Amino acid sequence: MTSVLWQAVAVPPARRPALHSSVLDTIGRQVVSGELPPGTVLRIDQLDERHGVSRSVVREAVRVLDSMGLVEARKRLGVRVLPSSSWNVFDPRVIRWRLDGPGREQQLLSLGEVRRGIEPVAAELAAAHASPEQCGVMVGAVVQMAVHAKSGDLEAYLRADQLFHATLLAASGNEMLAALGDVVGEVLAGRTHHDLMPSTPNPIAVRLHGDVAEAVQSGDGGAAAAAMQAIIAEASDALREPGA
Amino acid sequence: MTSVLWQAVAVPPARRPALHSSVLDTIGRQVVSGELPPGTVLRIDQLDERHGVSRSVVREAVRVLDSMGLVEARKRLGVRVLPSSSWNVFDPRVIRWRLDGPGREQQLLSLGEVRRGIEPVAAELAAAHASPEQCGVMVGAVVQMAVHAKSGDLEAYLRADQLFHATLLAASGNEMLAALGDVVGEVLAGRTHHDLMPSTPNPIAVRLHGDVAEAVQSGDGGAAAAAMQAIIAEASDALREPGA
DNA sequence: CAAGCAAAACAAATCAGATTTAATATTCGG
DNA sequence: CCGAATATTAAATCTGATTTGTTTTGCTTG
Repeated sequence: MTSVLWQAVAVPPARRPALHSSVLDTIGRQVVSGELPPGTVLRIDQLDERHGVSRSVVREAVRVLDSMGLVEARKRLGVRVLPSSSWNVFDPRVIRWRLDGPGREQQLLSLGEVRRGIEPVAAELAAAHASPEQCGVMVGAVVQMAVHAKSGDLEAYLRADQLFHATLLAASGNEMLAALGDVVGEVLAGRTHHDLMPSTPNPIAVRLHGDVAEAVQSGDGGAAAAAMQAIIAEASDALREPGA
Repeated sequence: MTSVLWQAVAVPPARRPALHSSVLDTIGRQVVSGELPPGTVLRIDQLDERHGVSRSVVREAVRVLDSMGLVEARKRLGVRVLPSSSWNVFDPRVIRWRLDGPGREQQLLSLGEVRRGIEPVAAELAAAHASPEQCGVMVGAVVQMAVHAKSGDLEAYLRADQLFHATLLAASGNEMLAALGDVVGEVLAGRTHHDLMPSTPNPIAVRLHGDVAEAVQSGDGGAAAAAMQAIIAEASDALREPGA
């Protein structure tokens, strides 16, 4: 899982993360968090001073923010912060910034709804396109889920769950669905960490994952989609009855 | 419909489209089309010369391409073109470039699969969130579809169809689904223009759109989702039997 | 000859200053 | 009061210099 979602946060071996990307990250978070509300106008030379860098660095950061729909640079005016309606809400960095800010709940909700539509289709497609290796990974992930469900290791259970879903999306053979592997992983993590989640994963959920893997392996798209739909329905139920 | 998809192509009142965005567009298309295959290395000063602009302009364009995952700038090496597996495939410009290039078929297929998952969920959500105005727009669009289906004006039919689906996605209240309004419109246009499409739209399709609008208006999410699913199934059938 | 280390070379990254351009505000003439 | 000419503003572009991180080269040493 080459987690693009973490590119701005990850800290490889003490490697300094380029000035421009640090400025980009700072301003981006300010916009997404609402600290810089829509309509706010910034000036380039005001920004270099505040960040202690040269104009070209700020300029490139602003350019990227512009390309993400977060700001708009107009002559004579300055750099204007845009309302969320014009953001590229599928940009991995925008998603990351939203998840890290006050909009986290809303972002998880939106992602969950997208996931609800996307995953059954992905399961159906995977039944037609999954490679033996991918099937193996998915079956292995289900085994891990079963093991950690019994041992009560929620973190390990989550990792296996994420691996299962990311592999399934990749196996769909659709690059757009595959690109959503990371965000679906975020949804799963969000449920485990933040929201109410049974301290012991539901054994039925594990069985349903096995059903998906089996259906995919045998090439039965309809069954794969149905089982995936059941997984999602089970998850909604689990949220409603946290004590179960 | 604020068509972000067209931002690089649209030509407002003779307004020169900024040097940097022209360079961005040119290089972006070359990468996406495969004219610049993955692994190709470019040098900044080679690019200024080729495009007749200054380094700063090229630099900013490269930064944006980098942020889209199309290229990667490394010291000592240059600017390396990345494989499609690292592209931000949900970026509106990447989608547009793919639609305009040799990957058009593949892009339409992928978008169609995404749409298949997304729209039933959007219909269900719209039943809970749609405003009276949005319901009015959708009903009006259905009327237009019926009119133009009989008159045989495929272009006008397409426009009403696009309006219907974009409004539905917006009415879902989910900003990520709403952001897909443009690309769903592209899928519809792609079917009308390129692929095989009955010269007279199927009356059943129009009725199903009416069913969706009605279900949304009455707040019946399940019925809305089912009707939308039927629309998509009908569309697949229409593709398989073009003569009907 | 092989391994390890220092130096050179390379291209991007950053900085700094000047000039150009487009949009807005202001002023002036009617 | 209105429209055209003008001034102003800040981004856009250009240019050259400097810095930094990587890679290769070449030298030294065992």
